[in-house]
Amino acid sequence: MRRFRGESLHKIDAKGRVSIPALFRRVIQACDPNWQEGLPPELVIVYGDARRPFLECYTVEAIEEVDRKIDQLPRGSVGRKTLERLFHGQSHPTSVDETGRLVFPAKLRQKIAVEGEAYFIAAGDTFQIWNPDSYSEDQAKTEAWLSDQPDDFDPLSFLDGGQEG
Amino acid sequence: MRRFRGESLHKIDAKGRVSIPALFRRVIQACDPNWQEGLPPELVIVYGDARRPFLECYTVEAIEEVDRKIDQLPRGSVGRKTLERLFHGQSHPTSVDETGRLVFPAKLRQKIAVEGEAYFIAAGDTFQIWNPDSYSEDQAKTEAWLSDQPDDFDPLSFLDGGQEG
DNA sequence: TATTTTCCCATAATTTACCATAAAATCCCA
DNA sequence: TGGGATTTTATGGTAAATTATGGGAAAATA
Repeated sequence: MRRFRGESLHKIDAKGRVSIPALFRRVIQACDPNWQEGLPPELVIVYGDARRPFLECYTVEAIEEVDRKIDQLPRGSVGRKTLERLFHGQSHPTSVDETGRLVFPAKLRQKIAVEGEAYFIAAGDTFQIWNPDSYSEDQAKTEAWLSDQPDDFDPLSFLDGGQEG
Repeated sequence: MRRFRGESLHKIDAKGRVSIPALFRRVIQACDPNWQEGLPPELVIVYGDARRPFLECYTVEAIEEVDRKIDQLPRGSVGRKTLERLFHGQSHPTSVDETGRLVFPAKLRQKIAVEGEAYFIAAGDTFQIWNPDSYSEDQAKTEAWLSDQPDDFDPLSFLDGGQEG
């Protein structure tokens, strides 16, 4: 299983340390091609884009795939510059320590306004870290949207050739 | 046999352990491409969608098919975001233990309000877990609907080009 | 040297692994 | 085909491992 799944809430201590959900740790390790016994598994936290109220965490494999795609864009193009800012500049490489935690620098904590607790949620080949309240809000919006749909609406209908963008 | 069939009722013990219907176990195992002697067969419980009063359990194959379809949706689209929440975030990967049980975390038990017993029912390539009472209610509704139909109504009529989706 | 960051140790709570048994289902052969 | 023998299920309990979290000492940085 090289895919994140699940969600959970964790305390952030005074030093900025947070436990990473145990299942996520396995994925992070499995997707770090450089990992070996004794080394800390690595990952990259992308915090860029001020519009997003969460941090997006990439495994080494996932970020390398993004890097490869960026490399293929024409040098100097707007797209390339933007993506380089985002993924190369506004990102924070880090690793999972011996006890399954990572340290959240103050800058990142401010970025998403987390303090005592952080909410982790899987999103396929990445996972996100939210301020628990921001997440609830966002989730409430999603659910409101869902309940605005006809009674028999099934989100699964998105799966098959949804016409949507 | 790659399809669930049947229904049954099982006790949930103090630790949240429940036996999975024996026939379901075979399907779960057969549909886990990573399974081999000695390993526990895996499955994914999707609990997301607050509107549904049951948990939906996917085999590895079934969930991977969903994952593939999600991967094809445009990154950032409403549909993709919704489905990622549902299938990646609001889901619980787990496995069938040596004695044929799985552990039901407290969070999931609350979600569908099950306590001492859980009701299992097949639904094609997934199966559902219900609070026995909620299930009876739902079933009563279905039967009420059926008895409102004309005397000669046969559910099989849905099979052939019913106008419904 | 004051402050921040990293490393190492500690522990309570939770989760998982392992062992046990009674009831039910299936086998199997006279 | 009957019915004891064997296997499979459902369920319970305990031991062992893992997880989440905290605190202090050592190291690095400013």
